[in-house]
Amino acid sequence: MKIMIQSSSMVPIYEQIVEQIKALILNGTLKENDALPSVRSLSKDLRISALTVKKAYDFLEEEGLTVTVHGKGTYVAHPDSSRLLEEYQKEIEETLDTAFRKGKQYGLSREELTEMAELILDDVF
Amino acid sequence: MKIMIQSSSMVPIYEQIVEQIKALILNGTLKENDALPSVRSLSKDLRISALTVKKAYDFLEEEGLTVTVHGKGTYVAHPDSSRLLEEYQKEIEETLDTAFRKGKQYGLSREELTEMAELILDDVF
Amino acid sequence: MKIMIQSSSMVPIYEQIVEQIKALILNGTLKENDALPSVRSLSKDLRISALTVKKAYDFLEEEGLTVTVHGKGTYVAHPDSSRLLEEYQKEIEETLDTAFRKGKQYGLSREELTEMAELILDDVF
Amino acid sequence: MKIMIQSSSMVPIYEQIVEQIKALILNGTLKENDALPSVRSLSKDLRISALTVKKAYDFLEEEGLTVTVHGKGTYVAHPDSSRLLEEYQKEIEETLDTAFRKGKQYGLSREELTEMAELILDDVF
DNA sequence: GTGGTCTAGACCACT
DNA sequence: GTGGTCTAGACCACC
Repeated sequence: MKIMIQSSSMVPIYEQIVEQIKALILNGTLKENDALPSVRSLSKDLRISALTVKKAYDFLEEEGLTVTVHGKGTYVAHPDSSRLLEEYQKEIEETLDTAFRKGKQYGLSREELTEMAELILDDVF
Repeated sequence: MKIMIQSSSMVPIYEQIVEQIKALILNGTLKENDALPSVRSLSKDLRISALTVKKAYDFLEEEGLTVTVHGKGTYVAHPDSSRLLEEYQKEIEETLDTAFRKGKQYGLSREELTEMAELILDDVF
Repeated sequence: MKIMIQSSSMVPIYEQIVEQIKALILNGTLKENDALPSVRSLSKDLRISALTVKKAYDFLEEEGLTVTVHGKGTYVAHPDSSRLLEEYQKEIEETLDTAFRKGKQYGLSREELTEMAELILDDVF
Repeated sequence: MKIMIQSSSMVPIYEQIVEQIKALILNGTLKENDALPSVRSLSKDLRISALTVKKAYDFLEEEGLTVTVHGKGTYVAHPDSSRLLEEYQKEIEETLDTAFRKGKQYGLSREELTEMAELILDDVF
């Protein structure tokens, strides 16, 4: 579990944890029934409050990504992967949508935005 | 000045104002030396606190987009458009970057992301 | 806001708050757009931690019963009452179901259970 | 001994065991002096910790439903059935009471609640 | 050991 | 003033 926290960031710590575990589940690093690190151990590893970790785990459970068994631990839930992928796709689409709309609002042309997207993709992949 | 606020949104009100005035300046609706509405009148129009409008105007001035003349009002500053465009481009690039990286993290291929971007651009333009 | 907490109870404090505010909204005591007491004031009134109150408010928002506006407060949301009533009906039905099934398991007849229900209703109303 | 455990449930495992053995005694499946399965065999059957089974058996003994003979096993005690029935009746009455009170709190009429109870009884019997 | 709840107080962002 | 986040430590119930 190589989770990285940057407390300087403006995004809350618990959200950073949620995001990273989400990604680990989606890309297959964490598989169904795998155990997540215990609230206490992760909080100790990351040197943050146990409550903060628990809040992140609560979010994951709420979204149906994990199941928590009292006294035992937290485990990756049965994925229902098609539904999940749809959700994440929607999430990314929304981000792209706001970016492009903002670009249009600022007077950028469609061609300019396409080019920007290509350049960024070159950088990411 | 057709500024629209949606208090239900998660983005802070003052930021919504900043964004929209920024766009009006960049796309030429507001030109150099044009007067912005007074803090009081805008706050009355939008039915929000004058302090919130003031905060937005402070931001704009801080970024060099406007100048405030004590006792007179707030005016659009000399654009220095090349620098501004660069800034906004960087802002959009960052948004695209996080979106694409998240997509990659979730296991999407470069081709899938390119296609998504195209579809969204079709929608926006 | 006459909310009563009994810390001796085994049901968590935040859940007690959720239940009571739910009821106040459903029976019309709290109407759309009414403001809930602020997290701090309620926590002070009830002599409990502000975090506990916040947790309760988070639940209410999650269920769509309230909307929270940063820096302003928490308000009763647009009810969509038909959906809500259905949900609460289901909740009560489930409780009755477990009670009656347990009675059957213990060897009670349908008539005995009906009579018990009548007696309790006499007591409640 | 057809005891079924569902770890997904929110009710603790030991309580599920207690409930089911209680019912078996009350409805006569388990009679006075009948032996309960040993802690070890039951824990092996249900694939749970022996400590959990022990906790359930301790509860049963505490309530006077069973007696444990050191080195021999656990046996159904002398029922004292009238007292037991009363207890279970009280338990069910309390569940009904909370259900009906909640219904009243949510604005349901006595008639509506009576009807709900009838429908559920139709379903159970 | 595990998760579940709660506290008292802190700091920050928004209005 | 408001809500949003975080801490360090406590106590409990469950396995």
